[in-house]
Amino acid sequence: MTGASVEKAIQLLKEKGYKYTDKRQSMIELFAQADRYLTAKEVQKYLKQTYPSLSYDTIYRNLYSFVEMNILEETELSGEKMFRFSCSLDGQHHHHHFICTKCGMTKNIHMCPMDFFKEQLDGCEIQSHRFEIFGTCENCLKVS
Amino acid sequence: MTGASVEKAIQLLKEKGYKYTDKRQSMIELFAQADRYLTAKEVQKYLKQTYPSLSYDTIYRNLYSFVEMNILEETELSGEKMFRFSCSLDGQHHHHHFICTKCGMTKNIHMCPMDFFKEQLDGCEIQSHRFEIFGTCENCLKVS
DNA sequence: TGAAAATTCGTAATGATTACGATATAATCA
DNA sequence: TGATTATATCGTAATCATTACGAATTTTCA
Ligand SMILES: [Mn+2]
Ligand SMILES: [Mn+2]
Ligand SMILES: [Zn+2]
Ligand SMILES: [Zn+2]
Repeated sequence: MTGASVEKAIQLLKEKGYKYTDKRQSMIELFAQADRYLTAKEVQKYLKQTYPSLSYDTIYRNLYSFVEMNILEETELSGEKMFRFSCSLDGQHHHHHFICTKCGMTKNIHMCPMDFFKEQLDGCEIQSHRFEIFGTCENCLKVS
Repeated sequence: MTGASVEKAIQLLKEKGYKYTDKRQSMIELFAQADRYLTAKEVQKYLKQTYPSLSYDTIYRNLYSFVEMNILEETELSGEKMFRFSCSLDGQHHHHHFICTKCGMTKNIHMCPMDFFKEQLDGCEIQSHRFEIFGTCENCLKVS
């Protein structure tokens, strides 16, 4: 993840009138550096080192704000919400992901299934779609 | 949902050595009749009428057993697990769903995105995939 | 009908997420 | 820079879906 996208994230924060706090900075840097899906717990485990009194309220509120303003994207896996740095901040256009269920690492899928059927859903109002492939990545395969 | 698929579900139960209890019968009938995604809470709300002392332990244990033996299929929406009668019991081949976020009703999508990219994931081991379209169905659009 | 195994009940524990009043901090401007 | 004010964070409790488990019940099969 490039430094440019961290800049873009910070710019977004300020544009929308959010305050630029040290916790928010750290969260953005964490996601930019990790470049994979993280749970709220992983975020708190990591930031607890720097901010021992960090509250879950702060973590969740910021995670959701970040999703709101498109700094993060969100998914849900076995009952837990997971977040990653938004690919669109990197200038990439709409795509989907292979997600490693062991480490959260992703690979881009350059194909959106929404481009196909269209006519099959007359009368319904489409709000969103989800396409994800789950498995084990190369690295995790080696380790196990 | 046909009566034939209820029969198939019961047959599956017995084949696998599960006991055929009145709660299991009622759950299967409920899903066959509803023909849409239901939460554990909806299941218990409905069955509570017949079995006032029905336990969540029973509901979840049976839901998971049913998924295991392919009587039900499962998805996850805004932090809640949801279950529906398995389309494959009806003899339909692999497909995906449009899901109405208001009522849980589904429409079949006759297209699997896995048929396309293939070569994009060298080295990874694919375990599963998820493709779902969310929105509001015709009926719920009328009502609102 | 009776014994063995599986199932259910009643209830408590867990774990992620959400909520909220009190306190602290960032941004703005005199 | 110092005061002001809106926003953010902390500390902690509440909520809610899900899971767990010992005791009691029911199904199955001989
Ligand atoms: Mn991507
Ligand atoms: Mn279907
Ligand atoms: Zn898409
Ligand atoms: Zn598919």
